[in-house]
Amino acid sequence: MTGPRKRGRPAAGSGPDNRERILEVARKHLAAKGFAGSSLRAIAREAGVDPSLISHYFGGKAGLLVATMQLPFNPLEKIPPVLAGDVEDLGVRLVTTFLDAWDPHRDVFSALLRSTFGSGDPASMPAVQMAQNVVVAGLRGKISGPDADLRATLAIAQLIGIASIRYVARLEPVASAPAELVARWYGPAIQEVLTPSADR
Amino acid sequence: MTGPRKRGRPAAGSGPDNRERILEVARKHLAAKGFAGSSLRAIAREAGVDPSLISHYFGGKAGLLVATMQLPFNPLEKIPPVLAGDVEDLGVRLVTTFLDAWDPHRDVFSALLRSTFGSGDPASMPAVQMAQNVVVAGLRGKISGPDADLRATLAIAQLIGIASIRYVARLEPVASAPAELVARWYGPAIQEVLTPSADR
DNA sequence: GTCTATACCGAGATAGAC
DNA sequence: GTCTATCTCGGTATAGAC
Repeated sequence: MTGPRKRGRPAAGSGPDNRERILEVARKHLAAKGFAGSSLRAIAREAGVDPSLISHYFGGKAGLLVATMQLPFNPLEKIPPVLAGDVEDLGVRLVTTFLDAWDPHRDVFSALLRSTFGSGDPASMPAVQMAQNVVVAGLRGKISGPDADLRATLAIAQLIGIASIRYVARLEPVASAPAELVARWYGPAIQEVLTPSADR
Repeated sequence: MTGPRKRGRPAAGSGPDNRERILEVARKHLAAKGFAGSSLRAIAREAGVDPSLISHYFGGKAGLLVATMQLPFNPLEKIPPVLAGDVEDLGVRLVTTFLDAWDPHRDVFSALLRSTFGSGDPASMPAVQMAQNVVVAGLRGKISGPDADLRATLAIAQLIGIASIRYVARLEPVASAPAELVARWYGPAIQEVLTPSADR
């Protein structure tokens, strides 16, 4: 009851850095509590703004999620170079690139994965569809042998796997191990489904 | 507007198979739309009962989720036999047992995974903690070499991976491929992190 | 014990006043 | 740009009918 509102950061006049502060708080909430677990009202309270302002800016809760996921790079651009290289070490290159790209943005990835898994129709999860259409299609062209498409999809499963453990569940020691160390062990495992070491 | 309520299955007198019907509908909703995406009221409507009845029976939405996850077997009992066998083919045994156990209950697993990932604190996800404490601990005793605990956790990541693709996202062809086929390709990949084929 | 009716509170979306 | 109603929906607790 000391002041009407405004908390934590009254400085900088009345400057409209509200938008950025909202995004900061939202990123934190979404990564920590998932999409469903996060409340517009709670985010607004912590950011020191009115709940409706968020809807005003981003067009609702879903829009806030999208705005939160703005990245300094385009995930899709990372794919072709990885596929271009030698097939022998495609596995390590996949994990390495994946981790290098997402490690600095684990909150974003966590929020994305948790949101797609949290609710809605499995068939229409954007992240998964992207994986299906782009990555699997690209991988299938690179590998040969029986059940190529099955094996390509299994490689995706492995990527979703580390992401779940490293970014969402944050199980140690995987969560804080250096990306290079993880790739050294995990890469060969992915390689095994892409280019099996023995006939089956 | 034909009758006051009661739809789809008016038969069997007024018997109190309501409890079972609620669970059926709930399983379907939870698997298809996740925990947050499912609504008690919608489930009640489809089951032809009053929303409060669900809370009355199961003590709320969370209780309904728990009741939904009753299984004809205890997941923990499956672990020791798998670990007991030969280390050489631990990988295939892991996937095979995992898929054989959960394939008949993919709706349950989907609901469980989606619920734990959907909201709440990552650190306190029961399913993940179970994986951490029981499986990782067991695996670590079986394998040797550097980074044993890291590699054990990576094996868990792989299991979460297929479960996500096969049960939640339901990507083809992994979703409907026979478990035996999946295990044939995926098992060796898990084996690679447990007992690497080369020094690293 | 089984079930319904009602009311309460929090949440997101929207319209409109200042 | 900011804030105040207000609407609707969803989960929950309570009372009480059968």
